[in-house]
Amino acid sequence: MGTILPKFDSVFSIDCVIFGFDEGELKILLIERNEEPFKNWWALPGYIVEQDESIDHAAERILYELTGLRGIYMDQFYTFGDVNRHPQGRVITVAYYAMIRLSGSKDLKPVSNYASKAVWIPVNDLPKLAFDHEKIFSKGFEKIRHKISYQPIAFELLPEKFTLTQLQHLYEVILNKKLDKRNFRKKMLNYGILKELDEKQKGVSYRAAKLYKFDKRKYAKLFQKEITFGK
Amino acid sequence: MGTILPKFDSVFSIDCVIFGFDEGELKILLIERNEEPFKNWWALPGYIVEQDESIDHAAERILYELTGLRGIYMDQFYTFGDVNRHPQGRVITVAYYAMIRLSGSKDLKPVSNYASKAVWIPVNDLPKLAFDHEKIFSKGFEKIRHKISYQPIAFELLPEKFTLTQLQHLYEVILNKKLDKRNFRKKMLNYGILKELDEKQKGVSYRAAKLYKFDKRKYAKLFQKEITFGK
DNA sequence: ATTACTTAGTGTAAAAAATACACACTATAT
DNA sequence: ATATAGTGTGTATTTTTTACACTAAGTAAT
Repeated sequence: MGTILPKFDSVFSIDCVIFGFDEGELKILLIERNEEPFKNWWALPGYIVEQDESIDHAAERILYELTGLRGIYMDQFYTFGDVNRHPQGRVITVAYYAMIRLSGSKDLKPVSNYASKAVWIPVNDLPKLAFDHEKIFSKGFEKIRHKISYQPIAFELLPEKFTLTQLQHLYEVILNKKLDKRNFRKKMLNYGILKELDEKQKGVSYRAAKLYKFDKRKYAKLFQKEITFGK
Repeated sequence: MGTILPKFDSVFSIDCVIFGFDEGELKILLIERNEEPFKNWWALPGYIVEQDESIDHAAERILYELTGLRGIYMDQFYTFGDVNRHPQGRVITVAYYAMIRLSGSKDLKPVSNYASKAVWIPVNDLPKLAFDHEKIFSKGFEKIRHKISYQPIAFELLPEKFTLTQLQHLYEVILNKKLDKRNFRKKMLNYGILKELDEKQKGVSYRAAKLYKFDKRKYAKLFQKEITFGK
């Protein structure tokens, strides 16, 4: 940071905690910054909000530029506004989390070059982050951990068709605790928001499991039937 | 709004949904604006964030200027950033809720004069509000309704010493549903976060009820023992 | 002192939900 | 044919939630 940097006044920015579930691990997308300040540091994807775009739109745009994906599940979770959180001026940042289906494919197509690279990193293995991004990540992680216990957001991270074991693993990883297989299945199937398919897992060297889909319609009908998990 | 107004660039502001519980009703504090835009409209208390103060600080300051109170329970809940939410320019507002013990006294001492008046109004009887403040209020109300079911925030609205019936009424008002008296008491006392006092209600023309206090210590010990109410 | 009034305070039984727990089945690979 | 690895299933126990109604205590009026 040896160079002299321009000062600026108030700016809004967006930072995103983008979750993905891959190879049994919960990961987030980090970028390596190629600009001062914090050049070469890892950071959450984020950028300035334009004059004529809403913050929700800015969040979607940033996600798109980085992954080439649209229509992703995103939710605003907190706004960070300490005076000195940015060394160059007053930047208040609105944080969003997003959930992406990695589904093995993993082939994101960044549409911008504002970062030298973007990499999926397991949440249990994060490097030091720029600015107050560690704080932002922690709060975001806490939020989804809380939310997963009463809203069906886990499905956003799984492929469209998944096995109950995959679903259980995901819950276990996010809640950071073991769950009982029989009880998990009983409960999950009881909500009536899963649709059993006539299809089985493929390419495994053991008995293939049944595949399920999240049934949005049924869920919408039950509407605010909140889900309870993790106690 | 007939006058021509100055334009400005990006600004952060804070808006507060300040809850109070009085005479069995849940109320919020509204101000009547005495400046354009929306002159003479009712609005949530709010103001611009200064260059050198954090957003949390700004929220506390605004609350202080309006009520003369400090150290009040406040929590940030959402940030509103639509492009045209403010007619004069781009204003992104961070919304907080606060909870105030009205305790009969009700004698707030406004320290500023930025509003022509400030009045407590029952949440079921709100007038039209300026800007997108109705949306902000709704989201804030939704948040405390959700939060009250797993965190002991209700106590912030009651006098230090309260009866179980008062506590139950407050839950009923916020959750907008009747609760069973015996079950409510059983559950509430079971958490072990209430301290029974050697004191009784005074000045009532019927059998006086026992007074209780919220026991912060015990709660802190149980730490994240979350509370469940309203199902 | 009696009475009427109003709210406080209490227990139990039934239903529902959560938990703990273990083994046989099935597909594949060798 | 055998080993391997994960799938899929049921029951008994405990805990939590729900439904429900009367007596006790204090005040006010007569």
